[in-house]
Amino acid sequence: MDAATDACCEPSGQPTIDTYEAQLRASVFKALADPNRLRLLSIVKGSEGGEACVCDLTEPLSLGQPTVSHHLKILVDAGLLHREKRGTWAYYSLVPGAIERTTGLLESL
Amino acid sequence: MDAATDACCEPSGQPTIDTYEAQLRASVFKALADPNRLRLLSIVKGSEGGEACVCDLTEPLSLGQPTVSHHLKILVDAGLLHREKRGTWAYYSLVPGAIERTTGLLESL
DNA sequence: CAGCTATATCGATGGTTGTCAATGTATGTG
DNA sequence: CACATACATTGACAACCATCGATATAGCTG
Repeated sequence: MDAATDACCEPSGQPTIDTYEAQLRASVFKALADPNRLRLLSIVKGSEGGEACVCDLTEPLSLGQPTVSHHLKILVDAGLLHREKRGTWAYYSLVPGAIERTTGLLESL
Repeated sequence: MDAATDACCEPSGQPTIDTYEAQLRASVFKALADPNRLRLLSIVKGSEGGEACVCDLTEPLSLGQPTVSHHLKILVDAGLLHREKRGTWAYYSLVPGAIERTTGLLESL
């Protein structure tokens, strides 16, 4: 055993994220890892009353309605958007505190 | 034109992210959208001196060396990690302010 | 120079994902 | 009931991605 190998591998000084926590956090960032989904969040956030229905969202994204519904479902499953059905329409809005909770996932790495 | 269609589509009250900005931001979140890369960031952040070489990282992740190098390259390209070659080893460290800059990408949606 | 070590790159492969067309479901309207 | 509208779901397909084995590169050591 020479000095070269010893110089490399030292024990870490701080606790790190375990595998399970990493999977949980990655699933949220996976929902954010698509430009169209980021635009969806942005448009919903900027809409009147803080909510928007699917018909508001298909045109600015230049995407088909099934694709937009698919992206919205991913954002809902990630806990970022809230879905409320009123009559024929489905209104999507930001989950309160979701953005702050997500930034916490980064700062506490 | 009846009232039902009017009730749906109203103009947005706030400016939103354009397509280009969405792509830029999504590329950063794409780098974060993998559990092993999150653990890499966590381990590097928690290492002595704030830096770690590849040989420190392959074992805790249970991944092959080429795979770890691949993930590290993605994190460097995203502007999250800094790479410094010293002798035979490559030392990776967090780019100062990178985490804060990334949380800003979310808060300013 | 020969050999070893740490790291990067390449090629292949199985799995995931974004998108669309088609269809299903539910709600409102005549 | 028949029809239209808003949205969700399904199936298919091309593009992308995480991983590995093999190989290449670069620095150190004898």
